[in-house]
Amino acid sequence: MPLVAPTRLDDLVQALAASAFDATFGVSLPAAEFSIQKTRREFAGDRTVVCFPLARHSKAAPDATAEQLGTAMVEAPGPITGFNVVKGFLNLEIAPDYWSEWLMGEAAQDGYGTRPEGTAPHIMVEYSSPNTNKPLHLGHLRNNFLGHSISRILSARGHRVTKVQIINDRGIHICKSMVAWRKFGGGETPETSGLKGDKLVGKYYVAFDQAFKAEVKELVDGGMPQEDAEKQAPILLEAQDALRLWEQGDTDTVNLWKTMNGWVYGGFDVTYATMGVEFDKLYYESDTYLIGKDRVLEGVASGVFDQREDGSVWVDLTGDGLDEKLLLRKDGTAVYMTQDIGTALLRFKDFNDLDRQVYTVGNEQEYHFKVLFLVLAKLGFQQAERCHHLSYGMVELPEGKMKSREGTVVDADDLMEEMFSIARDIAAEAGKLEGLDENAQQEVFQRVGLSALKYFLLKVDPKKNMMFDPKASIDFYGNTGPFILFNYVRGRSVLRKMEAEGIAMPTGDITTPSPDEMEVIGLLHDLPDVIAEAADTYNPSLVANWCYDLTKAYSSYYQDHSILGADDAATRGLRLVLTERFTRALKTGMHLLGIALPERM
RNA sequence: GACUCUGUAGCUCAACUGGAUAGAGCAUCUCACUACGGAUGAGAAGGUUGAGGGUUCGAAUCCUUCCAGGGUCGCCA
Repeated sequence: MPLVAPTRLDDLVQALAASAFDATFGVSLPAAEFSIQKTRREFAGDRTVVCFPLARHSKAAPDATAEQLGTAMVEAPGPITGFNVVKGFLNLEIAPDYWSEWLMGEAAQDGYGTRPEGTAPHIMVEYSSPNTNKPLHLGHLRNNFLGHSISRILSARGHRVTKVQIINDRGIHICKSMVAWRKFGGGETPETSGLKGDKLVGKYYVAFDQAFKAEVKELVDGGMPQEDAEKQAPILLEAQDALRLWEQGDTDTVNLWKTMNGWVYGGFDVTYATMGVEFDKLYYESDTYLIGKDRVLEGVASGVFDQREDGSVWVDLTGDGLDEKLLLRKDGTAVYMTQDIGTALLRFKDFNDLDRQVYTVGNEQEYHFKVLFLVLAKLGFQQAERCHHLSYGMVELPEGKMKSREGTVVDADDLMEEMFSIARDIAAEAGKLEGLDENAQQEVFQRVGLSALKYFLLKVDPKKNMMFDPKASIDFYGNTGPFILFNYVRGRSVLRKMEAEGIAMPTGDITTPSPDEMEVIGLLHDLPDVIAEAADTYNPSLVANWCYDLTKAYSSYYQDHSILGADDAATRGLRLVLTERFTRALKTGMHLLGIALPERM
């Protein structure tokens, strides 16, 4: 590793504990045996060693063990200046100098908490991956924000990250929109209708469904069983016909397909830009769905997969605790799995240094990805064991699930617009944006509104289902994105005033921190560990919660202490440094969530 | 039915991976400030962590049996 991270306090304390324990009790234990944690607020000290597990090795009671270990650790060279023991917990006091030096050292570095990109292996992150027959909704927002955020988190851990999506651009769903548009559209386009392209195509998807239902009803009324009617409705047959023509490369069909997908991409681009997410490379199912087929057939030849008498191809995963899984239909056509195998192959070919792929896809597909990774391993991809399905739960509405047919979907564009509009109203009331031109104001509304939405969706553990109540709407007060933004803006405002008054940011003399300041400093100090854990567990909510905890601590501190009005220069210096480190670390954390911070709001 | 995830305050969510008295926000009540930016801060109240049993110094967390909910289970993507 070319880049050596500075020794973290917990590692240092752990090492000190291990050597002190050895010196005191004559037992050499690995450093990892010593459990170090932050001392709880209600006790004196900064770090705590849990001594219960050590008693076995010291052959003394936990309290006595803690006493002796504490004494030895204070005597040893290092930053530990005192200790107290409470019921087997050894609370260590760290020299206040340690913290002021840390504030002026590690915490002052550019990119504190992050590693330079390219110092860790190349990872591909897939997210969004929409169908092209309808607009993006609330569920897509969770998906996009998660994928985008984990990309940035991995990149902050030094990984080179390539962000991609697979666009589900072929299949019966888009053919339905095409058929309906041809029948009922009258040549309507996004330009003539004034509708966003994805909204227009979505409209015809709905129109198809209505026409289909009407036809089914008519057939049933004429005496046909429901099941048969649903298979024989003329408009459905038309859509299936369109799919066949598409696969045969029929010019008219392919051209219409290209046109309508083009409309959708135009609409999606607008939505992605508003969301503030982007991609490095796009993959299209229409390009990849045949690739997997060849590899599967090769697999048959080499005996990895089995072909049955009817011609269908299967993989036997019973040895891995799963079932047998279909890879090719008996007519030789590809299934979903075949296509995902093809896409994965293509990606490993496009980027030969790829260490793994991360798929941001809903938790209903957990089984699918388990199978996919096993199949990739069987095909000889060592990367397979590091591939990860970033699985997330549904966003539920109070009435239950979102159902497009029942009109209970929350549209992504509409929701974002609503957030912006709320931000505008609140800002108008606060009146802090006077003097900014309309564009600059709009930029602020967007950042504030988007922060509310992103933070709301990212602060929850991805694997959990979460509740979204459109009536209660998303809050702008309390544990929210705008609260975090507000404190950032306030801190920045103080720093601007500092400059305006000609006060220099201290480079040396600052007082040692008080317990109030230690609340903030302790959280600042956690940042690298938080990023590491978020990356290891693919969990942006850890970063979101850290941002909030830090902000709350600073906000509380801010309330009780005047920064520029401090009694003496050294105290003011510490407070200014604290404010500067706070705004910068917070900016880093929020960036990892894909949230951009305004300077005013 | 099998597998899997979830269940924490009225509601929405945390809990440093087995640690000390389970914490925040919203809602309710009370209070504070010459506002360095009040989209604020402090406090009160609110809990048998779905239920029972087990493991041990110690359990929301691990094991187990139930209960409730979500998801998946060979030719949709």
